[in-house]
Amino acid sequence: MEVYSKRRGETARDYALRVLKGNIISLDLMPGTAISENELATELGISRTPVREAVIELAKAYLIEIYPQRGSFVSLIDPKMVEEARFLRRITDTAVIEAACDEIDEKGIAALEDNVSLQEFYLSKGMTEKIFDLDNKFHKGIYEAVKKDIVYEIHSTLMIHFDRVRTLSVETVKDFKVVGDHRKMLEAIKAGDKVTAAQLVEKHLNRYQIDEKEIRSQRPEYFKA
Amino acid sequence: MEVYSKRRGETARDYALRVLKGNIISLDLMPGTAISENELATELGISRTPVREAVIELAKAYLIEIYPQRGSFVSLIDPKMVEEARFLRRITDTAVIEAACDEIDEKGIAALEDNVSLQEFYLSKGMTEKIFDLDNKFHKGIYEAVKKDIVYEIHSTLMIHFDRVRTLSVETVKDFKVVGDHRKMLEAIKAGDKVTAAQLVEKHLNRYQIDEKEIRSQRPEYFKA
DNA sequence: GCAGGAATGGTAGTATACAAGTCTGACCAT
DNA sequence: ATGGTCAGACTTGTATACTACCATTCCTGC
Repeated sequence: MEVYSKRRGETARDYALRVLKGNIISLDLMPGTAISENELATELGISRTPVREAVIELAKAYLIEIYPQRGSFVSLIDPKMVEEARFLRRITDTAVIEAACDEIDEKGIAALEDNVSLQEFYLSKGMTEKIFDLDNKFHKGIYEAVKKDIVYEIHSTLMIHFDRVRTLSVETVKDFKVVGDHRKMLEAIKAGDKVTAAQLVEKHLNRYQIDEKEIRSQRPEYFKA
Repeated sequence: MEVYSKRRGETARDYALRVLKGNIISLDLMPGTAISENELATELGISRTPVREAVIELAKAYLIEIYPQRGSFVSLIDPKMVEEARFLRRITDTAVIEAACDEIDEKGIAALEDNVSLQEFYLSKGMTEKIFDLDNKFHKGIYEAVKKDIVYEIHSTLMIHFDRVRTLSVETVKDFKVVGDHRKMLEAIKAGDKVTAAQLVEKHLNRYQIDEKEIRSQRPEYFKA
């Protein structure tokens, strides 16, 4: 596991949470790995209490499974969870992008424009490792533009189920059509074209569904059933 | 605050969580009330640790606001939060009821039928206090029928923002048109009529929007801005 | 009477100690 | 060789102690 350094002013709990989330998404903590609260506390140089609080939060999002008196483990990739996350993401992304077509302002457009341009830049330079973060921020930007930032926040932890598949996806498929998707979405928003925007969301999310089957055959030990 | 008794086998943390949630929904813990972790621990006969874990979970859902070294307070009713919760509920309820129109099975229909019949019974007998729980279970039943129970679970804590307004609504408005709504929804699902089903969801949720303005004028001290 | 500062009591955040259950492996009896 | 059992080293759950910080209050000095 990769241990980041603690930021100034960051509480011990937020620190533990940041490290856990990051390593689960990146698969440095592979699905199925045992998580020892004591061991993790020692590694991070903090006590068990804040570590435990972070573990509980991730367990609430089904990213860690806690078996009392036995142990805690990073959840295996559960196709049902991924499917529910994808379902949720599809319907909220669709509703939000449609709202954006109606009510986005200049500032919101400018923020998205900057983001997509940067993605295109990194893609052209082959610095594809930068794109993952920008991808998330692009979608977050749409939510913020229509004042639904709490909805994004509430869903973000759950979407890690999705992110893990995406991590495997970029590892194995090396497919960056997503950048083109983002550009088209932005153009649809600017044009106020709800129908096209909604279709793009659908298509965008389907990319990962296709990948999943391929990944599953390559890494069956990461999957639940 | 009403202190329920601890169930056998229930962990101290779940116990604290159940008591807090229940009292926040029922408004026995009024918006703005100070929550002392120490005091609550004493009242429940458990230690601060599980109480604190419960408080943190509710803070994640914006139901409690924690000010470090100063205190924790039950959140005031925030119109933006209520609006985001309503938005989320509208789009997910709509998507789920449309899915139910296509894929619900006999067992799912039977469960909903039992629920609605019971609502109608209690309504006819004037036992309206029973309806609140049945209302929740009706909607949960639809999610389960289309295998989206995690989505329901993830949203349930956030929907307490909504539930508080509903609690005030039944206190002040005494309007049980919702039972009729549920009957109509069920009939639409049985008929596989997506368009009608979606319209009913919209209408159903709008009831609370109308109430909110009335409630707000009666209890301004519960509201944020 | 009033302004300022120190003492006081309270809070959440963190650390540590203890309780209760589970698994493993050694060891002994059959 | 096999099966049972018991000790010990884990685990999470809970309790308690301590720390740093904030707000109020009350006393002091003017």
